[in-house]
Formats: sequence, C-alpha cells, structure tokens
Amino acid sequence: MSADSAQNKVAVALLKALEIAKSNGLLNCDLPSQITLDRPKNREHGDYATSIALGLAKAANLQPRVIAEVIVKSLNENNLLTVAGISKVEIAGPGFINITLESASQGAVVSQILTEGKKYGRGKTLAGKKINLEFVSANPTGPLHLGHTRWAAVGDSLGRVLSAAGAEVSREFYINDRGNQMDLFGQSLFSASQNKEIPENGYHGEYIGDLAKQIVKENPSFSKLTGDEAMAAFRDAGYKLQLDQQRQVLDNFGTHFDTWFSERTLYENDFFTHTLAKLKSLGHVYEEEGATWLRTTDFDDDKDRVMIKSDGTFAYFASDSAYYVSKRERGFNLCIYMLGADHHGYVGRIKAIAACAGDDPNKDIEILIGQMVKIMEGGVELKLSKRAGTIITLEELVEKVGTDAARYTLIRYPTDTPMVMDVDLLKKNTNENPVYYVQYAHARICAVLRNAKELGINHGLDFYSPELLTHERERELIGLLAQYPKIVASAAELRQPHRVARYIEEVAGQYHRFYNDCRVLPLGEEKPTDLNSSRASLSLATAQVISNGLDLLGVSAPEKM
RNA sequence: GCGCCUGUAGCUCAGUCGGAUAGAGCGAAUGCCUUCUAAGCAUUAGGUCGCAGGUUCGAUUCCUGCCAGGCGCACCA
Repeated sequence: MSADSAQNKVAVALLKALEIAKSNGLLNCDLPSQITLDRPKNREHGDYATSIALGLAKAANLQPRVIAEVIVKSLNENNLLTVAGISKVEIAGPGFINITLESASQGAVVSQILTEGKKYGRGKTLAGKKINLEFVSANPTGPLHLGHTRWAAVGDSLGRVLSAAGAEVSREFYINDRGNQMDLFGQSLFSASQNKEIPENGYHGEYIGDLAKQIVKENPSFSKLTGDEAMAAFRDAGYKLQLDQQRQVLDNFGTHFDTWFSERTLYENDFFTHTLAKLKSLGHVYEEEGATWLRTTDFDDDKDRVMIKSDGTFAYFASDSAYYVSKRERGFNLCIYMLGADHHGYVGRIKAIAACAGDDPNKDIEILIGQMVKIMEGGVELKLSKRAGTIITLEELVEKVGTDAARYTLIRYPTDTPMVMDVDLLKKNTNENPVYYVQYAHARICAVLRNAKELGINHGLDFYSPELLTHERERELIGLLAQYPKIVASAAELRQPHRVARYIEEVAGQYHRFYNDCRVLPLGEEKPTDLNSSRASLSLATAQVISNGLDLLGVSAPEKM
C-alpha cells in the first residue's frame, strides 16, 4: 500500500485534527493510534466515513455529535482539508463523519496503478515470513479427487497471495509413501495383474486395472514374482506412475510445488531418531505398554499419541512429528497445513507436536481446514469414495469446465464453508459462471483500448487528467480500485484468497456500469478530448487491477473473448 | 457423549476486527444496441440474517444456551 494514498492522507489529517483539538483542551481522552476509514455502502455518505466520534464518546464523556463537530472544526481551522485533498466533510446520523475527496486527489490512484503495473497491490505486511505451505498431499495410490482439487486451487492461490504480501513462500506436497495403504495398493495392483480378486480393503478403482497392465508391460519380469516381493515391486512401480500422473495433472492445472516431500525420507539418515531425541530432551516422550508415546496432552490434545507401536513399527504420528521438525529445521518460521475436514481431528495433535518441539503453537504453525465438496449430478449426490473408485477426479472436472472456471469456482468460496458443485450447471452453460463475468470485463476493456489506439487516442500515465473524472460512475470505480492493496493484504492476513475473487467481481461490475454510463471513446465525428484520454487511462488501470487479481487466483485474463 | 465447521432472498452463496436503508449471481417480470464486446446495463419482485436470552448508544456480526445439518473422535494411513 502506498503510504501517501488518498485514504492515508485523510486518516492522517483526522488524527492531526484530533491531536490539535486535544492540545486545545477540547477533548479529554486517549486518542487511537490509527483512524479506521470505511467505504460507506451508500454513496451519499461520501468516499470515506469514520465512526471515530462514536468510538470516543464514552472515553471523552461527550455526545458523539459534539466530538464530530470538534473534529470537523479542527480540520477546517487548521487547513487540513486542503492538505488531505478533501472537498467536503459532513456529520451525519449519530455522529458519523463523511468525507468526500477532491477528484484530483481521489484520481491519483490511477497514476499509481499505471506506474506500478503488475506490482500494484503488492505489499510488505508479511515481509520476513518464511512460510512452508503444505497442501494437496494426496496418497500416491490413485488419482486426485475433488477434495484435493479444492486445495490445489485454493492452496496455490493462497501461496500467490502470501507472496504478494511480501512473504517468502515454499509450496510443499507431502507424499504418504509409507505404511499399510501403500502395501495394500501394491497388493491390489498385483492381484489385478493376475486377474485375481482384489482384497476387500484394497483399491478397487478402474485405474487399478489399467495401472497394473501398464506396469506389467513396462516390467515383464514382474509377472514371475510372488508374495511380498511381488507386492513391493508393483507397489513401487505403481507409486512412481501415480505420482508422475498427479504431478502432471497438477501442472496442467497451474499448481506447482517447490518441494515434493517423501515420507520415506524421514527415516533416512536417522532423521526420525534425531526427532525423537529432540522431543525426548524436551521431556515429552515416555514409554508404556511397550510403545513409545508423545505426551501431547501436555498441550491440550485429547489423548497422548503413539509414535512407535509395541511391535516396533512406526505409527503414522511418528512421521507427522518428524515432518514438522523437518520443516522447522529447514528454516521456515511459519508452517501452514491445509487439511480436509475429515482430518480436523488432527489439529490438536499437530499443534501439540509444535508445542512439544518447543515452538509456539499459536504462532509458528497454522492449520487451515477445508470443508467438504459435494458434487451433484442429475439432482443426485455423487459419493466420493476413493477405494470404491467412484470418484470425480481433478482431470474430469477440468475436462468438463476448463481450468479457469474450475479454479475460479473453487477459490471464490471461503474454505470453511461446505461447497456444492452442480456438475450439470457447470457443464451446461459456462456464462453462468462468475469467472466469465470478470474475464469478460477484462476482454471488453482490451477491446476498448484497441479501438482507442486505432482512433489515435492517447492513454496512459502522461495522458491522464484526474480532475476531469467527476462522474459518479468514475468516482465509484476509482474508489474501488484504490481498495485493491488493502484487499490483498487482508486476504493474505486472513489466509482467504476468496476475498480477491469477490473483489475483482465487484471491480468488473463497477466497470460494466461505468462503461454503460460513460462513453470512453468519441462518438462519430466528435474530436477526441482529454476526457477520452483520461477515461481510456482509467480503463487501462482497471484492466491492470483485474489482471493482477486474476493472476493471484491463477486464472487467465483474456484480451479477447 | 466430546470436538470442529455450517445455518443470510426461490436456488448457490458473499458480507460482519459491532455502525447509518443486509448484498451478488442464477431463477422470475419489464426496459436499454442504426456507433467502444448485450458473455453487458437499468428497474421491479423476493429477507423474523436458525431460535431465545445477554453485553452495547448501536448486534446479522461478540458471549451463553438451545434447535438443525455436515465432519471427526485408532498402537489405520
């Protein structure tokens, strides 16, 4: 956010007005360090509004309206209005102060956008944060389903948003490549390759048969193997193929990971031993009934967790612990886990791992829970069962609606809300999808600007005269564009990329309204004016903001549609 | 039983660090292209913000209790 934005100037002026009033003995209370300005819903309430007078009423022991009057008087008498580019100040209702900006002051943000280009909206609120962002982390035993897809879209977008806020982000995919599930996977493949029945609790999807065929084709010698040897051979070959497939699907989806972290590696080079020793030295490990436990109840977990089972094998929780320690020892000062709702029971124990490792579970680690995605088709819910094989995969979804629509639809809802995707609706008619509304606005602007160029109408930084943009639609649009940096910052702070999507939908709508009421290019024989140039420049800035916003979602900004 | 999430327009959902008349899209009705992309815009209809208390100048937003729905509560991974 630019420090000298119009909004900031207003906030500074208000604070100054308060300080002067206080030093003159008109107010007898502590002042806030910052003034918060709202964008009023009702345009008649100006460009910005503050309820500061209501907030101070009690402490100052004065009527809110009296305080508001004191502030306004102070603004007037100390020449603060001009400095802050304010054209009008009004007191309304119980004591709101409504502020209207000079067009020139308000319109300055367009110049800022045109100057900063792709960088407009980027900030430093998360500077210095080294974030490990873990998401998707599917088992390499099958295709990615819709739950994974939600995270693939949201996680990737969150990564972009966090980076835009100045954080250093590393995306990580944790591969669960150890344990019973992997063995079952190998067993299922082996059985399928011999046309034998797949074990009851094995994997039954259609892909298993295909995968088995492919493995046999690539490794003819495998058909001679038996027992555990065969299981392991099929397991590892299938693992490699599935992982490659997942990687490729995610790649096509525009989601890229910096690190693919194999669970197996946690047991190489004595890393788990090291983890255990560390936790032990901090006093949270004990043995009971032949098993090794981590006393997570020291930190609010429901029950203690087994790391090494009484038969000497490692429980999954052993990996969880070592994995967390690994993240921290690789230098990340914030670990974000994105988990499905069916894993929300893990929150307590994972946070407890952090606490047991001597970290602050409220600061060094965050766990985001994504609620379920339901799919409806033909009015019936499709059940998601990976093992049964009746699943909608990421690939299938993309085939049906395309990457842009799939990503956009998944990102525009907050993740703590269960989501219903109507396949019929998404298949049926794409223009019912908000992504097209936004993309259309961008394409429309590009068309206008192409025409402007043809007509020889200059636009851009040097041809922009903010004081000419006084139309209500123009002011609304400019005011909205000025909000973008705050939107990005809050999306990052709250880990909610959907805010960016909702915001650019608003920008698109505002542009469409502006377009309808304010002619950008000259009509017929009219001679081009500075107003045409300024409106074209405003259009250019709008396209920039939409494009920047779509980029944070990983969705394309087409120039033509 | 315990824990997490959710309950806002006919449908799918935003919004809320407590603020002035609760929003969008779809669906319904009616207008707007002899000139920038009508994949758009405007107007109308549609709401006890799950229910009941509490805190407050002010609650859809915060607190408590209910009701309803979803998801979890392994020496499985």
